[in-house]
Amino acid sequence: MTADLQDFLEDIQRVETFEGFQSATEDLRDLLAISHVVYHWVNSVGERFGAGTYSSEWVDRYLEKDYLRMDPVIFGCFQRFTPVNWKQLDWSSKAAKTFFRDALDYGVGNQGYTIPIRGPNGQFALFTLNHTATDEEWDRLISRIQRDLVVVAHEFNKKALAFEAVDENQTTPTLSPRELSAITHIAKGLSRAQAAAELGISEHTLRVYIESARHKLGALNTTHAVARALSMGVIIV
Amino acid sequence: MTADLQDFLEDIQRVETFEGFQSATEDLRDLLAISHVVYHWVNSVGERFGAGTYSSEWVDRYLEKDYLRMDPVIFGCFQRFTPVNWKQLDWSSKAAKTFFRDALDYGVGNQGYTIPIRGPNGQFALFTLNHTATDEEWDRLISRIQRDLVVVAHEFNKKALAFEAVDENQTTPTLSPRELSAITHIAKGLSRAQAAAELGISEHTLRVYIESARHKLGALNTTHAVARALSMGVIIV
DNA sequence: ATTAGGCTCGCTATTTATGGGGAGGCCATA
DNA sequence: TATGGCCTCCCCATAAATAGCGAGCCTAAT
Repeated sequence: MTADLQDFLEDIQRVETFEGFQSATEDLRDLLAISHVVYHWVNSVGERFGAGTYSSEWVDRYLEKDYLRMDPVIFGCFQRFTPVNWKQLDWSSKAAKTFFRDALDYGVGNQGYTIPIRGPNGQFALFTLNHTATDEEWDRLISRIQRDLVVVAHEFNKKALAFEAVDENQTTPTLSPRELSAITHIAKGLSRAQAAAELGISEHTLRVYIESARHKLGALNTTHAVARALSMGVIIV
Repeated sequence: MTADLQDFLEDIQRVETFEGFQSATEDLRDLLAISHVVYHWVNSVGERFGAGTYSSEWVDRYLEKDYLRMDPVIFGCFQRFTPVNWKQLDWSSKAAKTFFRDALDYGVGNQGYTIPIRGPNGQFALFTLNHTATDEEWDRLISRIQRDLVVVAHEFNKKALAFEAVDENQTTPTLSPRELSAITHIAKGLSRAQAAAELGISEHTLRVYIESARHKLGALNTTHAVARALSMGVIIV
């Protein structure tokens, strides 16, 4: 690891406030001499946490236009495990092209490298480096610091989680074994009757499990319960 | 990063077979001069993938006794983001104590350090170092190689995912904007009527979107469609 | 320019889910 | 031993989802 990134890692571990977190993104940007460094996450209920060097105009624009739903970076990272170079993504759709052009207009660089990070309870965060450069220049930079970035990204996420520690009070509900089986079968598309047959219990009993799981998950209906259980990582279908 | 770990990283990237993956765990164990190195995951359908240096007797015992359900390492890691030193975990329950004693009898060391790794579709993997040592010796080793381990763990996971790459052929269906909005609202727990009101369309129209999305997703019912959309990463709730 | 796909609405009928209520036994932990 | 959580079953009434039919308009791509 380069000495300056090593120092940066020490620094970020001492960060105590959101302002410190924000200026850490700026420090890293300056250290790497690139256009932008951004960390953000979207949690299950659509609440956001983020810091970075994008202009507030671009952030507002992004939210206003609901770009979250068409941003290839989000989609690409959501389906992968490995960091992704923006050039590798699918920018072929019209919406993606419009989005990219708009981003450039708002001062976002043409090159990007994003590391997806996943945490407990379905947390999903993105750590992005962005710059204006040729493919060659960018690839050279990335391949040089690739590995260090994984560690840096994780340090950012660790800090972010520490700030949201209040959230950890929302402990993931503990479902009983039967509740888990029941909701898993429902999530797989079985009807109540089928799921009950599968578990060898009466449909009424199954209903009790689903209802109870639903209450524990704070869900409005069965479909919502399945959605919450999935995005909280309580069940895996 | 120490030079030998650096070399090890180069090596693991050249691994092509499961046997190579397995011997990589052995190489790392020898390199660090510790008792065990283990990588394993449980995927979406409950299939397992794993490699490591635990004795097959212990692995069989673990599965037979269903220790997965009472292992504090699993529980602890599932709810955290950061790597965990086994000493920090809650071993107070009777089941946990029995489990720990049993593990020692099967040649598992008393010290452990486990890194949780999460991937797309709820993938959850664990990368573990294990050894017999005093707390001081162990803490010294861990704090020395802590950061490198994050990178190593991610390289292991990358390889493991590459072996399972067949799965990535499942092309994700493309939902239209309205279908996406509709199913997202349903996933948030709204009833059809509420979701329709939210989108400003008739309930019937909304129904058509849900049905159409359901067919594209190959789902048996609405709940199943939401589950599939979520785990395919088509929608984010 | 034709086609394919998306968006919008309506109707009817059947099946399924939901939201309450109550009740007994079993096991572990406090 | 008492409490709380889990597992199992039953009843009833209403609300909601499913499955099939048909039809029109608009936009984008071949």
